[in-house]
Amino acid sequence: MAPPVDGPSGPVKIGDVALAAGVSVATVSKALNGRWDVSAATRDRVLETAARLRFRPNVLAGSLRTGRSFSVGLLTTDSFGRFSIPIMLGAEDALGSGEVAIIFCDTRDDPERETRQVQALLHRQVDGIIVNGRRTEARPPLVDHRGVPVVYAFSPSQDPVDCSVIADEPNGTALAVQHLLAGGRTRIAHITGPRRHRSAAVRATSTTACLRRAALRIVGGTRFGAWTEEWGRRAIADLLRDAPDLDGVFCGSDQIARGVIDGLREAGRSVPEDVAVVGFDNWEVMATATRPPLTTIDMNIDLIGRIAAQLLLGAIDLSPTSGTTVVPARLVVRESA
Amino acid sequence: MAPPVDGPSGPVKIGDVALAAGVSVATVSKALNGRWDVSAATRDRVLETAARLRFRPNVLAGSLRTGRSFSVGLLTTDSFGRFSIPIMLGAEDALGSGEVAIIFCDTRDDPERETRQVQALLHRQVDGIIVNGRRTEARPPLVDHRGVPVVYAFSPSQDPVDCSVIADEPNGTALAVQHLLAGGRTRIAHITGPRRHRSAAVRATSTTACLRRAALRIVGGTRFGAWTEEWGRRAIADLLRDAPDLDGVFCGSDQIARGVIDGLREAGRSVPEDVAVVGFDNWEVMATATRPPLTTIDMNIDLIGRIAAQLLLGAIDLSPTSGTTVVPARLVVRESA
DNA sequence: GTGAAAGCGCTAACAA
DNA sequence: TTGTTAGCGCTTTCAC
Repeated sequence: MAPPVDGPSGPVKIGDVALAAGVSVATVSKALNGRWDVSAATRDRVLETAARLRFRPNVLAGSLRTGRSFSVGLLTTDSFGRFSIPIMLGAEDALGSGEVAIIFCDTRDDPERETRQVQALLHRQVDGIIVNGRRTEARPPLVDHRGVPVVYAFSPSQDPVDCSVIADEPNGTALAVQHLLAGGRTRIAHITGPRRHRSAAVRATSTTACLRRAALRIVGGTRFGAWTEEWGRRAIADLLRDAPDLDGVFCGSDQIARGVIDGLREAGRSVPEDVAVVGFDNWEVMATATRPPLTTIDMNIDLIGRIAAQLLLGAIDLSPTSGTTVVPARLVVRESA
Repeated sequence: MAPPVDGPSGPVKIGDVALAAGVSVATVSKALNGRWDVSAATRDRVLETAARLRFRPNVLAGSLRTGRSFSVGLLTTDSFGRFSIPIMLGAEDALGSGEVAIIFCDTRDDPERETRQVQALLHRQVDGIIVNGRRTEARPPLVDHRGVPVVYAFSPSQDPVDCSVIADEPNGTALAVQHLLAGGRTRIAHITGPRRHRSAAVRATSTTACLRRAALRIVGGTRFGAWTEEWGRRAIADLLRDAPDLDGVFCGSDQIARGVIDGLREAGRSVPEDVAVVGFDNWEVMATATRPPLTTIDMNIDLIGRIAAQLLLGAIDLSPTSGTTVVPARLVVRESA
């Protein structure tokens, strides 16, 4: 393979500028980097020449010198993009949108592939790695990352000493339940995902705790199932039979909430008049398509990405952070509650 | 900032291996790269030493030498991920999952930001750039990319000479309509997005053409509107009034199709018995949540990404491709038609 | 105030 | 078969 050409003789380098400006490469370098030990006249001439020749410094050369590549890897298991995209956008902002490059790697949930990708990133001398997954379960830490700083975003590391940034699910749950309570609801049900999913378990526990503080309990008990609309419909149908007087439902996900809302409508209950519904995720496409639009919890995933990137920059800068940072959620009020 | 450390004295380099193996750096290089001019004994010793020291070649050094960075930029306007993620996954495969790094850049739909990001990618000596958008409208070509190969994926370049890889929407439309016809439907409606969107216009035109070949016309005429469920519901309600005998609907998107299916159910028509419905996009989360699950068209976006990456590699390798490559769509049969 | 030279890690001529 | 050397583009002492 040949390098891409840029003109008659390839990309213009510092030597070309030096030649054209009639000075040495050292002087050009100084002028370009705004050092004091160049005369104003020379500096101006060099700058003007560089601009005219459209000179672009070769980042790679600097990287070789300094050992810093100004790039970080984003390693994700979320090939769907629901979580990895917001993380990436948040990180991109924190990394100065281009100053530090983000190298995207999808592990396809394959540990071997993940290991290979980590190695490839290390070969490339990335300055750091952000690890992301689509579940809130803690994941095994990266092995063999050779001292390169790592921050876990959304999916924390199993090692509590590692730097992880996660969503505050209890806080999100509290916001949801308090919103229902503030709306005067007292017979609140909870429909959520599989019992074995940490997210479902955590949100259920928090729901129970919040309600207990108001001297209430989950009407009909937590309904564990799947993260699907279909489950939402089935569960609400069951609940309406078991507890026909319920007036609020907190759902473990927006998809479940959508099923619940459809189920309620089909059962002749109006939302939010008869029953208020709150979801979880603020998955726009879902939350705005429900009838009525869904009040839900946003985990601020882009903020998680931004903070992860900031902590990573800190660690690269020799101020490593240890332990877990918890990012608060926020309530997004629409019309369902 | 300091480089990340790797051991007592930083990352192990080729010189360390040479020292430990008692040979010169050149010999190590040769052994590592499997050249013939090293004795088997030396080669084995070097390899063993390198492994023991866990030596990793510094990609940056090679890049500086060869002028190739083994990285490509992925510039996208799709901050939602619907299109950029499949493109990225396809490209990742074609690029040897790690061999060639993908640097992700989101333009946030801001042309100035885009320009800055292109410049940043060029500073980094990327070997090529993949440009992606979320619309099928042709977009202005990248300015000032300095001879670095560019491939447009999904959103083609306005310059027909540029290398673009796009979805075959007429073909997708034909698959959908033919599927409806093959199912014995003859009174077929078409509900789609805004008239000014190229996708909507193209799909509508193709639908008309396909039906004409069967001596049919679009029942009720094409209904242009929005890419939303709400529009799907409203449009089907109108159509059922204007053309109560319709027996098939081809929708311009899965979201519209979902609205249509909901509308039909609420109007007491069963899908697919009374009315068959076909969508467009194969957006899994949408297509599998409809009742019944949606038969739809998949534009093979990951394949577009893969082909774009292959063409880019070709161009980097001095075999540039000019013009537009059209990637066929495929029909995904579920239960709605 | 300016420039010559060394060096970042690696490979490819060329010499031994 | 092995080693010496130069050089990729840039910055940075250190002389001048």
